[in-house]
Amino acid sequence: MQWTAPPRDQYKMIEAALFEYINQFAHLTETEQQAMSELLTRRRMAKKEMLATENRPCNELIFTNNGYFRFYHHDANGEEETSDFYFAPTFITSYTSFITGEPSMVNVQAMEAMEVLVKKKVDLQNLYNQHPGIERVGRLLAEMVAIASERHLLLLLNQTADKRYKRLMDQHPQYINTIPMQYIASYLGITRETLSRMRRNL
Amino acid sequence: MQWTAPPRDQYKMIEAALFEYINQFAHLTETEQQAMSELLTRRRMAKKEMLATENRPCNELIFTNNGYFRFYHHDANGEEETSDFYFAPTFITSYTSFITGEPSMVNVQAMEAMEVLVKKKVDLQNLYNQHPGIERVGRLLAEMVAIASERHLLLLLNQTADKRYKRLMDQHPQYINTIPMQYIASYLGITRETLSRMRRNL
DNA sequence: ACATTTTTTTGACATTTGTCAAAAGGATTC
DNA sequence: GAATCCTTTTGACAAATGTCAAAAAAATGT
Repeated sequence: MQWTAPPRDQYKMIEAALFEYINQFAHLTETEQQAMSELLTRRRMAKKEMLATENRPCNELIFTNNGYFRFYHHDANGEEETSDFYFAPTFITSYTSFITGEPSMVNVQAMEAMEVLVKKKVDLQNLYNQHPGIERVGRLLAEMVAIASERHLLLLLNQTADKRYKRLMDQHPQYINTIPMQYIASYLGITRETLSRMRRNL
Repeated sequence: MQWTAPPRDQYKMIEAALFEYINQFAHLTETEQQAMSELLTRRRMAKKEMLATENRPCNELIFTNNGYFRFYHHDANGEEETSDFYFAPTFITSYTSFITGEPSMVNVQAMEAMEVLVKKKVDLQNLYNQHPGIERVGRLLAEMVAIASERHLLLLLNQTADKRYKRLMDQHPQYINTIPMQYIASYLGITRETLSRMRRNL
């Protein structure tokens, strides 16, 4: 069956979700919403499709309202190592690369097929210059990223692997049920075999 | 010998350092500098004095022009675990707590005696509301924090302890020479004994 | 300069986690 | 639904790291 574009109202739906998301932590005027809206493009992403790739700059910021993304890189042995997950609704990009313009250190991969909104870095910079309210959203988003990183860092440092796993189960039950074990294992900093044994011993 | 306040021009010196630091990545108008200046207070910190303490909210952001800070928390066994270092010149706070208002998860400790500038959270919020240029500084600082966290996270996940240590030596030689080994060890996620043995084998 | 405290190193041993190889189990595609 | 691919589990063993106790070295306070 040939793929057909989703109806116009589905486009409006994800945009509505975007502004609802932003409204949780900031207020944008009608003008600002309009300005942001004009610079968004829609994109369909397939399962396993990349938003960012190692060693290439990433100059796109996306918003998604369903599915989730995995961050990973290749270690010294060429093995994939998962460093993070981001769940909808959320903004996603290879953050350091997007900010600095340097090549991305990580791969960012869609884990499910989904519809997303895309914003180019250059467009976002212009919006920052023209609309203080949007710059505020930028600040708040940066703060959220920083906070998430601090939490993850403390999770990794905090204690032994089995305690990290239990803690993850408590705090993010959604992880356990949707994400393949091998990815959770490397998120926890252990191998899939070790995680499997930990689960056997409850 | 009784402690005497530093002369007025030393106060001006650290303020000059602050604006020089900010100028590296943003531009503040005279008005904005003036507004920020008025809400800064000076404080002397002793070696090992705390800027933030576990389980207490931290509502101060400080700027220092010399020395460095250590971030640590207590693990399940009550042992100290070092999670980060910040070197002058830089802003420092218990970031998540400062942003969210929640109790700090970490301790933030001055590692040397130093003179700092203090800004209260409430004052900073007011500045954000009144001066878009200062809000921009806030955004850029948040981005820097997020980037530093991503780098640290990847360092931890990236490979075995000895490679992490070599990499740290390459990228931050200052760490090795100023910071006690035991703190570097827990920054790397290993015990002091393991680090000591690694160093023996070059 | 001395006494005290803190930091670093060392050894012996226990424990955790990784590695490799293979099988079992699930999911996906044609 | 058969074939294929991907994920998870298991076992045997190796390697890395932790733990505990003690000594050596360095830094600090008076």
